[in-house]
Amino acid sequence: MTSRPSAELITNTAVTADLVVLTIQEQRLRVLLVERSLEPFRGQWALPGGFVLPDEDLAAAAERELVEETGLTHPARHLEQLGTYGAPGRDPRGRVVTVAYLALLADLPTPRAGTDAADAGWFDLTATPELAFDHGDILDDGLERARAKLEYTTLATSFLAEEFALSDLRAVYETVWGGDLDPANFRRKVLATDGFVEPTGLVADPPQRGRPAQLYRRGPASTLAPPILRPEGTRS
Amino acid sequence: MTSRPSAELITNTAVTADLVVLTIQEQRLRVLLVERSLEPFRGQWALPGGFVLPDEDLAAAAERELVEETGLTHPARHLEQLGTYGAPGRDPRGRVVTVAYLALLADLPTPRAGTDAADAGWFDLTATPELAFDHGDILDDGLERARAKLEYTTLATSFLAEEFALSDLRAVYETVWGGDLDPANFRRKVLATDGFVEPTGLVADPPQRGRPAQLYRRGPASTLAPPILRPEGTRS
DNA sequence: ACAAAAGTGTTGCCCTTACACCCATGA
DNA sequence: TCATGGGTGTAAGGGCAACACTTTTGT
Repeated sequence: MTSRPSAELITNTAVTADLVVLTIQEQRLRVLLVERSLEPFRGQWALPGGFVLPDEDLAAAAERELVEETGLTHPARHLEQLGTYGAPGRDPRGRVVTVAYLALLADLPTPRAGTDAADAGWFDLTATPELAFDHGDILDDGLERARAKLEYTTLATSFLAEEFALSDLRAVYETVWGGDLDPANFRRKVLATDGFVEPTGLVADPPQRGRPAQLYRRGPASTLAPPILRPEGTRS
Repeated sequence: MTSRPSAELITNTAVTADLVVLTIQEQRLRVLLVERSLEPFRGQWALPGGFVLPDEDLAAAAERELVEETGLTHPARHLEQLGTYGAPGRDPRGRVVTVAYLALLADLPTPRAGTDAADAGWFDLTATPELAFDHGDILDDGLERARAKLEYTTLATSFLAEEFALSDLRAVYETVWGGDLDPANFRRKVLATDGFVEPTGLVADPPQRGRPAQLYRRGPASTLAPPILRPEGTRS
């Protein structure tokens, strides 16, 4: 930033914003992928994303791509910068640096869309196809970040709808980490963590069997606080 | 990444790598700043950094700038990507996206240098000048990251020389967080943390007064592990 | 002998874990 | 009334903070 004054020395580079969009469907962690309709890597699956516009902020570009690609109007439950990838050979078209973002979404009934991608869909993380560019690495980093952040933040609520039972919240942890958590201890821990959830006073619809649960909504702790319990041996 | 095929749509952007370089001198956390010798912000202090070269990886650019700016030949004790800043108006010359890196260094006797910066120097973090561009924000983020990472990694050793006493390591935490730590409990915690430090068998030079300490070196845990103790109320 | 820093022991408290138990509902 | 999941109680164990105490050095 301080050196190399002459404009000729400035490296002209394309900047893209790519997204690792995670959600939980049917007790499985899933990622949003799109099929490329153009070269390079035509026909191959990739992370959704696109070029940052000339006067657009990076986060705004990520949010825009997220809406375009998913059709979601609601703002993403959680969107954070994941990292920037700029190895010289990562895009055969030339120097392209991508700023990757991590998005966590509730499983709302808006699964797909598609502007210029041939197709789009949710993929089980245990069965993702080979990805274009270095998107495989980016996905791995995103997953690792998501798993880690559940541990010391209240982000797990980002995977849930407005109102949820504590068992829904527990299911998020169990899905992302694998393994079971003790319902009793989980409840105490969450309720003891300031700003994690707050009661709505409502009660869930009558379940198939068993006692209906109290409903909660997200608390004011956006991403702070030192909450959760993680069973031994679930640390990747 | 998937859309906007036509090359004309690609936003041409300059990419820089800027560095938040932290070290500890005289029980104070200090940051390396350079004085800009050119417009824009000529004469103002800024983070060290510069343009990423056409065929250079981002991390390589950061490392190169670090060497150029500090004259250090040793590889940085720790260098990690901090985040990417690309608000449209952040550089008056045009669209410049900067990838910021965080470096932690031991206080080796190589304080300054200067390739194309007018001057360079270490600044006490309680008394930093107004910085050029959005470098003030970047510095804040770097500081926050450094403080947080000491808590759940073994990175504190990055601030120390090859061999150090446990009291030196404790001083790092006390400096970065403020406040005192119990020497007895600190020792136990560090020694109980697998891969944090390993004994050299050597003993420190006779101090002015008091019993000389055993010397240790960094253990194999590069940045993992869940170590340290943080006194209540030191969380910014 | 004394001061000062390194290093060890010990105790009480709190948080977590594990699991027994009660509650509310549909069938 | 039984099965099922929601929710409360509680006792044992581990880890940590606090602090007393011992060791090793220079002066």
